[in-house]
Amino acid sequence: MSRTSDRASSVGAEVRILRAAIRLFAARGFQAIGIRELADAAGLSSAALYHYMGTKEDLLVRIMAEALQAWYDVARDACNATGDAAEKLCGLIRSHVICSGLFTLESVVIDTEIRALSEERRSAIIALRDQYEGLLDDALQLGVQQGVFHTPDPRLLRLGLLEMCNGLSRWYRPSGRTSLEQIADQFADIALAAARAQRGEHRLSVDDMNLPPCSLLLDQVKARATKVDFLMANPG
Amino acid sequence: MSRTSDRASSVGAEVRILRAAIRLFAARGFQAIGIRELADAAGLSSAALYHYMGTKEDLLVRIMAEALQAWYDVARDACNATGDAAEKLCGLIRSHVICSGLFTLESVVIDTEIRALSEERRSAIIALRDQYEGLLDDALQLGVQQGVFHTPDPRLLRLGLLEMCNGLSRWYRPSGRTSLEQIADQFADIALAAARAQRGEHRLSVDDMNLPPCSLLLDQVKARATKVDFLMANPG
Amino acid sequence: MSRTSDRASSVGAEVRILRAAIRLFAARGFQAIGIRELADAAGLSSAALYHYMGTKEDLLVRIMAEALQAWYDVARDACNATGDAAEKLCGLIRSHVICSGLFTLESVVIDTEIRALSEERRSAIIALRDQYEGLLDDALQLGVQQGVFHTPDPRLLRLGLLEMCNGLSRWYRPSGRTSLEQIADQFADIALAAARAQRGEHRLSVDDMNLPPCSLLLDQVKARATKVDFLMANPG
Amino acid sequence: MSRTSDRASSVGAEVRILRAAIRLFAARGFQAIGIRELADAAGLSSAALYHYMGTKEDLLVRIMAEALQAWYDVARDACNATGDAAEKLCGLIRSHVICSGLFTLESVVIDTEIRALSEERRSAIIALRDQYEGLLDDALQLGVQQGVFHTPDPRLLRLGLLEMCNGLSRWYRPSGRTSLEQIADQFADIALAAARAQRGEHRLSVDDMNLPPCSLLLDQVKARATKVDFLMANPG
DNA sequence: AATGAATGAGTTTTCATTCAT
DNA sequence: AATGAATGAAAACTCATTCAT
Repeated sequence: MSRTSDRASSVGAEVRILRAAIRLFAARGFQAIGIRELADAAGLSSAALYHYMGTKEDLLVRIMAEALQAWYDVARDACNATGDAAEKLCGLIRSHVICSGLFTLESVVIDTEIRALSEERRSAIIALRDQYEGLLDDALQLGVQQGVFHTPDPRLLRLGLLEMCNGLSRWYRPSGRTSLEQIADQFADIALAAARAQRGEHRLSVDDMNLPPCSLLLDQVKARATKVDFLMANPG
Repeated sequence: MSRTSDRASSVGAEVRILRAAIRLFAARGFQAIGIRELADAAGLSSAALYHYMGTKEDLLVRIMAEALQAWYDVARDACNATGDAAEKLCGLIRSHVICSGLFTLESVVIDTEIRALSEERRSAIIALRDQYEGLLDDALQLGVQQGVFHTPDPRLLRLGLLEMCNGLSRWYRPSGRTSLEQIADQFADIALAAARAQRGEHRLSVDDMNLPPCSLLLDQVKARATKVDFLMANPG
Repeated sequence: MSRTSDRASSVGAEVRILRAAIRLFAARGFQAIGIRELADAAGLSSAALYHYMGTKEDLLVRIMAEALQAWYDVARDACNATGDAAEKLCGLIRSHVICSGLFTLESVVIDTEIRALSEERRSAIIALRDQYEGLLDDALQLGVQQGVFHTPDPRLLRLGLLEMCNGLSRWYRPSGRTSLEQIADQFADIALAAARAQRGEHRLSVDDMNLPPCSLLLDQVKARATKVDFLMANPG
Repeated sequence: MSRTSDRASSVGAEVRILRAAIRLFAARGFQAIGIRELADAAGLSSAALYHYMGTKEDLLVRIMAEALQAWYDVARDACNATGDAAEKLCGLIRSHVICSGLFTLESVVIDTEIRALSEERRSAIIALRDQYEGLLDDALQLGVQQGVFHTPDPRLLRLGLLEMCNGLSRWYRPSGRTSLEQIADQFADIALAAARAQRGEHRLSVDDMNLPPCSLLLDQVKARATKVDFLMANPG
């Protein structure tokens, strides 16, 4: 609530740094942002930044790691909530869309700045990302085993769906016509269609699933995010 | 054929510069590449670069513009080849996949480096990109009008499909199990499913289309690419 | 005795600072040591340093001045103990070797970091050093007057001998084959030879002198050093 | 001749950089000299320095290595000129004094800035220095074998003599009373005395040696130095 | 056609030091 | 007595770019 204003020193310096970094890195890229500009945006001297963040790269790593971990937790919960592959798939797509949409900036940073990391840090972050993406892989394979998905190439499907969802952070604006919950459900439907999910002759849609309303998920993610405090740089 | 070797001065300096730039920009980002490194990779002195390319940004703009223009030409041909919306959709997805897969590096550059451009250059490139993406928009809307697509939100679908296809350049490797033609057709199928394309009760698949074989398209794109000479940095 | 362990807070903060400073300045140079590193090595916060030591330069000055003063006292005692120039010379060489060997680190700091001082502090320290070195000058001139030294250029000899002794702190290790007392006596012998000290036809050696055993001197210096408390950073 | 003036661009930029570096490093220490100051002293922009010198450390290494190599060549020639240990000793002391006196600044830099080098570079330079100092070791041991030196501990003597000679660069000024040739010969005499060099009952002095006049050596070193061009930063 | 030399403004990072607590 | 926070100035080094040759 009161978290929306950011400029001054009402919030801790560390949080201000992280928010400024996420915003600037997302907008113009890690490499393009100098620490002087970063410091200005956070309302500190450039030297003070080092008191909190260590290296510029440390800062980037922290942003990526915390977001990825938070999203993984959300996705895993969604996965564990059901044994049904179609429901797992919908849950994953939904939570990915919700996370990507609530935290567009973090998404963009993760998507585009992995290459800016040094070798070692990069592999650590990639491991986190793979762990996250692995959940989708598992769900698709399970669905094929369960005979509910009829896609010829689950791996290819996973890649396609992931990119489709990731792409959201590149175009989604909260002010748009379609609400985030609607997008989440439509993407879930697209995923089911793309996976050729059907039970008998009945083509599955998200309405067939036994899922809690999407708005509930959204509130959960928001609540969780507040704990990872700095994540709320962009209002939901 | 003889285009595979690149190092020496067997090919013109200009081509060598463009190839090196595409490769390096794609791998590590426009900002991260210094012109000295670029010059080294092209086998020239850093000063010589300016003789051929003008500014570093000029170089980036040229790479983007030439690729986008070439892909637009391909996509427009695919579109014009038929009046049927489903066939248009398949043709567009196919040609996009083919172009993205043949020219992964250019795709990555276009996808990630638009933000590196200055205001004016950026809007010019974005106009080109919108022109290209508009073709897909048109096809989807036509399909809805023709009553063959039954998607609730064509705009959202367009965004999803585009990102799915664009994502290809991030993971596709020619050495992979699935050939580019296969990917193209599977993605076309996914697109049809996602668009809920059906005629009467019959759900459309790519096999229902009256399309030339995908390999033909691939050859055409390759042939066309050779004219835009430098594009062949990466072997198909 | 119990002074050998240093890490924790068993000894006063001031002493810990001085010891850490001596060790670090000697090893890597005044300029190369940041106060944060210094604070870490002393087990304090960097801000706490200023409570005890004032400026970094203050600290350096204090180290130099206290050591130089202590060594001057030792050397003057050795000088005053006899009226014989040859014995004075031997006493000075001995005590210089003993001091340099017991306090290698302080020696190195004094030798190499004078240039790091600001104008005013530098001249004060140089005055102390000249006072100390003056004792040797006096002894040599006295010896020439007494007709016991036959060196053509006492000033040059003083310079040579001083550098020879000063150099000890650059190579001496307590673990070495030759004990510090042995080195002291051999250097005294070299000094006598270099000064061409002889009485009549008899070339003087350190054995001809009426001097207390060198080990006694070493004990005296050790005892005195304990008073200048912090000096015992390196074990004898 | 015309080499004494330095300021302007009459000499090449590279030489100007090296001269400025030697002068400044010697006067205030490697760490204390910023590249901006260095650039000013050389009459270039700080960026231009990197065009010529690579890293600041590269510059230091080059200065040290070229000087050490040149001096080693001189010393080895002096050593090879005779088979007599006493003459070798005198030759080495002489050439060391000459080199140290002609190139005081380089000497100081080598003496004091080895610790400023990174691990790898340091060991390379130390190897060069040890090679150089090894010549003196050999000569002393040879003298003991030949029964002409009667020192109890040649190793200790070597250390003492070396430091005595090295010290010269800390106090020698060409404007002083005693000429460099005179110092060289007196130090050679001191070395003989310290080594207790004698043949039968006859104590050897430098006058007993069959050596070319010292001024000849000085001219040779000067001539050789001009080839290592930049070394002539300080006039002889 | 091509380059070595040169630079001003920029980079990230560390410095010694102060001060409110 | 002791410290976390903060900073202006400076550190070494790189940048894209120009220009005389």
